[in-house]
Amino acid sequence: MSIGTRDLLLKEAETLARTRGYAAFSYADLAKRVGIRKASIHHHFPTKEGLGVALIDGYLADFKVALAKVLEEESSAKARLAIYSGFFVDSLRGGLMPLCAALSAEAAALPESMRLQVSTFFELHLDWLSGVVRDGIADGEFRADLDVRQTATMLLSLLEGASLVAWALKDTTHIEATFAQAVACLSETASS
Amino acid sequence: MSIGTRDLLLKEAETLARTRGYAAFSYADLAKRVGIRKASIHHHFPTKEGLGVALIDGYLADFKVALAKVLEEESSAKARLAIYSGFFVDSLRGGLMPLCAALSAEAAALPESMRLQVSTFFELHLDWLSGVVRDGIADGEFRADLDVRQTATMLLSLLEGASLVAWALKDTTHIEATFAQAVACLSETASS
DNA sequence: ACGAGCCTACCTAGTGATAGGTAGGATGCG
DNA sequence: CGCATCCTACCTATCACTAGGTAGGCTCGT
Repeated sequence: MSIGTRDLLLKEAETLARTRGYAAFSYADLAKRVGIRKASIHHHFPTKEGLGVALIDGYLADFKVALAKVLEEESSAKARLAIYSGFFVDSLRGGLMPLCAALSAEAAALPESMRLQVSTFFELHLDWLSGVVRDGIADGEFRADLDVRQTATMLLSLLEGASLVAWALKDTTHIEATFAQAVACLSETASS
Repeated sequence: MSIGTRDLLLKEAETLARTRGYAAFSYADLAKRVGIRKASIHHHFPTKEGLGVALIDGYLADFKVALAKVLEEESSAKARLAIYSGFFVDSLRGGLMPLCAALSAEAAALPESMRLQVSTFFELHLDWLSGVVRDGIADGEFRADLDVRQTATMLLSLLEGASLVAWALKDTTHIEATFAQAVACLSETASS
């Protein structure tokens, strides 16, 4: 069985969604990529919405694991954020947008269930980032006057947005430095 | 004539593209909103790609005018950036994503001509922001050690990304503060 | 008379989804 | 064991519907 058709479908659907968006890929596209007939997809995923939901579920679960691992392996806030930004940069270099950036751009046309998951995804990231920032402040790595949640929002927004811009301009060489600049700001002493 | 069907089509197409994305709105949707038949749209815009191009053209032209006006009316870099961020926040409160954020999310499925325009749009903004940052440094408003282009990229990315996240979470109350925090960073003295 | 603007009616090529069938492996039972 | 039954995974063929686009005709202001 090795990989399994279902997983293959999810994997290919993910790359399609992360390059074209959800509305702009079809069961026909997916079937061609995986090498089965269109109707056979319905055996694994009766509806496209179901496929979409499973897609985000997997993406979210993978991220949860990865984020937990970062907390485990790195104790410095700056190092944690560097690895975090690496997730975005790596997949972007592989030609993939962040899934939830792609999806939230067409949120109004998305099934309710998927919209909800996108929110959940962002909340998860904001919570994780908030934790990292909080610890960073406690350790003295970051300035004490930072609003934790606001800083987390800034970091997430910056990475999502930078992915978008870099993707459109086909230039992935400057993201890391851009993000690093923002992180550096967090550790400087306020002038006022 | 008052407004003109063509302009009405462009206006409604814009709101559709900025909520659903380009792929996920149809001539049928557009026709219903404007109150004419589907086929009549083809009189004004023979192809959807043509409509898309005209759409971005108008959006880009409007922004060009608005950005020039900001330079004219405000001389402080911080004030200029505040108004700039206001453009994003205002349209977001009106329920609209930044057009090019929505479009670049589905870039791989976009006609080449539109993809090119999206790049042009981002370049325009980066150039404008670079100018503002440069002036801000020259005036002593911002730190002298800033990389101008990199800072411009950061500001643009932050606003595009923040729009995305705020849109997905349906929470537009914190963007201004988030952006202001980033701008504040630019004027503080470096610790190292 | 002419053309801009809009219409009805239609086209082809898709869309996601369904019906019904086939091949092969697992399971249960006398 | 043999045999029936079920299940998974895929197939072909088709559904109703929508996509963007076309052809040709009506109406109205100039």
